[in-house]
Amino acid sequence: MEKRVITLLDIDYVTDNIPVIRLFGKDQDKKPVIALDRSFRPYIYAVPSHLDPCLDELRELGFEKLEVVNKKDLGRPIEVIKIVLKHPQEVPRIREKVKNLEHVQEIREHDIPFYRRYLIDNDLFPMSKIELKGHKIASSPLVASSDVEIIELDEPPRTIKSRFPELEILAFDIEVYNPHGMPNPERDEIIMISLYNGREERIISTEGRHLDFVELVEDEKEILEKFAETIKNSRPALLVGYNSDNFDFPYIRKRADLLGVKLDLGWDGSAIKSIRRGFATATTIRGTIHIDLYPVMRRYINLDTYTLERVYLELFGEKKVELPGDQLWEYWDNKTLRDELFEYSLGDVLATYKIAEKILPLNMEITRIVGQPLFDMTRMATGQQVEWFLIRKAFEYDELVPNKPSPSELQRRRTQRVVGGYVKEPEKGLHENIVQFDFRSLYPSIIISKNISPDTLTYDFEEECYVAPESGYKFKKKPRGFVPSIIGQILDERIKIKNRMKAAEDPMEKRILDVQQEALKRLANTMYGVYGYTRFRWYSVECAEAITAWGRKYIKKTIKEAEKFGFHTVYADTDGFYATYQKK
DNA sequence: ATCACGCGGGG
DNA sequence: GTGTACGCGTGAT
Repeated sequence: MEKRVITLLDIDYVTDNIPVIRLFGKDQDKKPVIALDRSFRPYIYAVPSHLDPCLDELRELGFEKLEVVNKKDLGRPIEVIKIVLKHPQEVPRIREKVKNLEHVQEIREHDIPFYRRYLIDNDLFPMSKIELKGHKIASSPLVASSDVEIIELDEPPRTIKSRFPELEILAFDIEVYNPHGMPNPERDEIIMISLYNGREERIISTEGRHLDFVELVEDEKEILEKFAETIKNSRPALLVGYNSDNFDFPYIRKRADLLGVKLDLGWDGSAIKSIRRGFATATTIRGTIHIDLYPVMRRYINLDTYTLERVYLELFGEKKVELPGDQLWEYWDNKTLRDELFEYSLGDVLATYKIAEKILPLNMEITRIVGQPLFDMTRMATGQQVEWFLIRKAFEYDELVPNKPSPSELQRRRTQRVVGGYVKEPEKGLHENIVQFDFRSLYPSIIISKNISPDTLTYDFEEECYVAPESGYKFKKKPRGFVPSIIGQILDERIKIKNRMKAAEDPMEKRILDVQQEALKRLANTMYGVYGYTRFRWYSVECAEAITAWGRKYIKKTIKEAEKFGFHTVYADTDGFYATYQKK
């Protein structure tokens, strides 16, 4: 048996009679490692209406392992039956059977993807270091590539407290010959693929032999082969594109298909795969984390358009070389213009790299807090990120995770409207000597101080409660609610990090801590909004309503108080206001 | 007023 | 894949 430490990058499972979890990571020397864990099994919970008859019913179905466990359901103690199954793929079938049993009230935690369950139950965090205990094997039918080290685990890994991992980014961008408007991969060929890894810029193309950054090849097929070779040789931790989920990768795939090029870029030798995620498609490369910066930027900043050019300008205040997209083919055909096309492509890949370098640290921190893969985190709405964070916390607190809303419940929720923050329309005119007031983390503070949580909401008369303005919703003072205690943890942790940041002398250390506190701040601030997010498992219109009502009360009260001192409010919104001061 | 539809980014 | 996830503006009805 040997011990190894890797940075956990990616995770999935495959089937070898039983489900086998595969952990993809890199060791200290940046060498790729795949660890196999055969010990984990899926499970769901059944909430019995009557315990013993329910157990009998379940035993009749022939489950190998049934276990009565004590959990909490929104704070209330509850006995549930844990049903351990053989394979994740039997869950959908089994859960229908179990759900319809006479003595089963409902089933819970039946829709948690297997790899996510594994990360949560074993307290593992992607983008963190983990210690592997197992033995190296020469080859495995579950890994069809020869350059990656394979380890059979003897037990699940454990997380090691570690510094932020070093970024190892490869950015890429393709250009296409498109004389008929928007490119069509059935017809229009790829003319170049640009790559940048922070040190070396490279364009794989059939032209441009006089340019030192061009790697000249014979034809399009060879462009794709060289691209595949580059990725397989370096096995980068992060491969980054801009709109690459919807454009570059589907295009590359189609062209590779037509030309007979194998895109077996996965560490296990698997082909790249497009996975449908509702309305969107994402491309996965097993092991390497493919990140499309477009959806990341949409969540990160608020702009009216999210072109690479616009985003780059916003982040760096610099213009990027732009060419008219519908005329790129003319730049390719015209020898005197062609170099401009190469420069443009290089500009795009450099911009992509720089954006990644700037905003990925935050996403990596969020990954390290939420504990789900970076690939998923960069494609999740913030409400979903919070939800997965809470699902992990629920496991820690022995809380049963609420089910996702049914379609009818979703529809009902959509009709509910929550009144927002107080807004005083700005007074017209130019105001001088403006004073700004604002609350620090108003909503998170209200959630904590008023203990606002679905598990503290009560309609009983005798309990000691905080009573919300307007609606009169009541929240028990004790015990501390699930969500308030977690926001409390986040804010406490943030204060600790801020203090360490102040004490830190190394500027690198300071930067890392700053990103960590920023991630925690974002998470805390999102917590309020999710109560009103219709798909949220802990959705509560009452909580959302109460938070904004208290918010309105406090801002109005503060404005009134300020006016007593001679301030005149010219504009207010939610958690702050601007005022002029009349006296000297 | 209600609903179906299509768009975003990419070349 | 323990699936099948946005949110908004527009034009037609």
